[in-house]
Amino acid sequence: MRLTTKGRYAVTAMLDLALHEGRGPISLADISERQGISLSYLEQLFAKLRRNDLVRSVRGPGGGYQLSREQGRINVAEVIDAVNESVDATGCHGKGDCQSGQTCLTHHLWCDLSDQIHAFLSSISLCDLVKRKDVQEVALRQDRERADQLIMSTGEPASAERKAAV
Amino acid sequence: MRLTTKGRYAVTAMLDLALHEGRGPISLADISERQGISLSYLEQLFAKLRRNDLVRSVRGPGGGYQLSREQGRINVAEVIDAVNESVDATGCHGKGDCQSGQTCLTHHLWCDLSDQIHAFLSSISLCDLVKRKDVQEVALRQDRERADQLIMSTGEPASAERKAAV
DNA sequence: ATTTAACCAAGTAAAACAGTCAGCTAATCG
DNA sequence: CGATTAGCTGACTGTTTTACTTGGTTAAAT
Ligand code: FES
Ligand code: FES
Repeated sequence: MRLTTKGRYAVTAMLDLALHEGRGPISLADISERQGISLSYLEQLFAKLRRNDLVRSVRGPGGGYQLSREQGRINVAEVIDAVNESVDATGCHGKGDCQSGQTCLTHHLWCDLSDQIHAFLSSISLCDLVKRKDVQEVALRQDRERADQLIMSTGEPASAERKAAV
Repeated sequence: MRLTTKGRYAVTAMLDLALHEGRGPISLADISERQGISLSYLEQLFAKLRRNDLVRSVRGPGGGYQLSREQGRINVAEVIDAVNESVDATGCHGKGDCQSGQTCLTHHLWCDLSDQIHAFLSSISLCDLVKRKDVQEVALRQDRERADQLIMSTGEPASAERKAAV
């Protein structure tokens, strides 16, 4: 089992999609800036998310990605599963044969742990996360920062002063 | 977070130690044979386990390792912690600064997950595992196989016939 | 003195991670 | 039409980790 930035990025990106849902597709460039994830890396992750029917894509200008299902029907476990192999803690993928074909001493423990983790992560939907206060606070900060970035990039003189003040 | 054979080996080896406790120290060679883990790799893992005060070593002939505490006072989480870095699912080690110094969108989710996993694994002691029926069955099989190996290695002629019969 | 088994340092092949780079295709807009 | 946007794809790269192996040294028992 492994949970690295790969799985964390995937969930973060999906949550970003959920938070900004409603006004058409979201481009990966937007997610990249807001969440601080490399654009090319996001493309790789979204290829997998798309293959697993978690998102739909729209090409061309104004295009981007949308959730393929409603937020309440996408849970964290399946997002991680889509990019990682799985949230499986066993070394035998549940088969009970990791010690040269036979069950190892700790097989049942890892099965229990896997069940535990899977139950926890699959009980949390994107909708649940969107409703959380801590998530909303971070999202608000990110949106504010993104707005500032856009003002600066369009060459607004006031933005330089605002930055100096900080 | 990662849970690979490293952590699994460590727990398996500690459980082997717990199962065969009572008749003096257990050599790594014994554990290696019973659990099918490379001896040199075990040495590396036990160096860490010893540094974390989970085992005591006895050198010389008849030497080996013993649990440094009673079985009920050693839990699975600390064994994994000793060889791995930790069972931490966050990218910031709980600090909340993985997005260039600021809290990322999913930080709290990974904190919750970490708590969940830690609570589960730290609630299970070696003593609990030893008592489990599935563990006892595997241990019985392994001890039987080990006995057969010893008979064969001492050149008992009957062992060849026994193997042929299987 | 020899054997046993812990202890230690270094190296290694293979895999995974976290990207980058270069180029392609589909849709929109002026 | 052509330029731009943004999704899509494949290959490639540096770094880290994994799961070992090799080759020793040291302490204790026989
Ligand atoms: S983890 Fe399933 S048999 Fe070892
Ligand atoms: S995981 Fe803690 S801030 Fe991102």
